Amino acid sequence: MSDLSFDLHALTARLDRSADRILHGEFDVSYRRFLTLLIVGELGTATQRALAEKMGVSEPSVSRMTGVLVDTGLLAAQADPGGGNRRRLRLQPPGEHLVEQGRELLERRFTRLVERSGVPYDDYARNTKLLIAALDAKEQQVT
Amino acid sequence: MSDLSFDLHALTARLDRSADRILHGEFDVSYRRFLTLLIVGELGTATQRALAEKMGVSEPSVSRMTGVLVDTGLLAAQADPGGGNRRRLRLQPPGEHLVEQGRELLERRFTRLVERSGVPYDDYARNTKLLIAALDAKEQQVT
DNA sequence: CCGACTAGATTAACATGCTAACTTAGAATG
DNA sequence: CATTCTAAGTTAGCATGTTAATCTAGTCGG
Repeated sequence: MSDLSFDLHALTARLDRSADRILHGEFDVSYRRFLTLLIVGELGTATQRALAEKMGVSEPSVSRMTGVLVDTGLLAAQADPGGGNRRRLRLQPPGEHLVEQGRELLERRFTRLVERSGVPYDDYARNTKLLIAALDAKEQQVT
Repeated sequence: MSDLSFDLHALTARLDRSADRILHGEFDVSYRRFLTLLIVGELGTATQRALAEKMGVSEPSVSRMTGVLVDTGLLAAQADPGGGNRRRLRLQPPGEHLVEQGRELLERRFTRLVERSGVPYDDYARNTKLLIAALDAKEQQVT
């Protein structure tokens, strides 16, 4: 037993730390904050609930996270004109720049890492998705 | 770009949550506490520093974690007879049982998950290790 | 024998995850 | 119109991760 689940943990923990160091060094922002902004950018205008769903994180987490991002001026949150108790999230210009530059930097580094490792990217990526799908299917079944 | 690094995150986060649910349900213990005990078991008698190194976690984390595990009677920590400011960690009988039973349960479930997913275990495990190695090599180089 | 060094552990303060419980803004219904 | 339902968000309190600073137990050189 090569303890795959432990190694997966180790791998993502290290990827996190690596991304965190890079982002802190270059842009003085944490990986989780960066990722939040990146996903808001991808969603266009998002509610916090949608953001939580997409990030796979609880709504209170998103609530606190968006709070600090609004405070730092990277993100805007306004009452949704569509009504209801919703907040519409949108990147502010500094947030857009951050996402653009950070994404490029991280993708470049990550691509180089995978190349150096000799792991076949597409293969590994496909298997990762398969595992996620199997896990999701199981959860549904349990529920 | 299939966003492998994001998917890896998603996968481990879900694996965590799944393991956490199982362990809480069966043994009323969190995954991180269980994992700490498991590794103490593997190390035999370990210092906290060795445990932190093995788990890939900071020493203060281990200090707090061992504190609660000692409080719950799963773990014993005594001054190392070898001298120095060391604490020798050892599983208590309830901790040993927990590790034994929890490991079996989790391994069985995880193996079934991988089978269901259709992912070739050895292949994926090897690639995971390759990525970790590449990441470690890079860190050394940067340092 | 005493002051300084080393290794290991702890404390303080913070970031971010979670669940449970509560609040808020509109919508729906009598 | 007032009551009540629903969806979305927030608050409170905890678990666990981090770094920086401090404490502690032996060791070693003068």
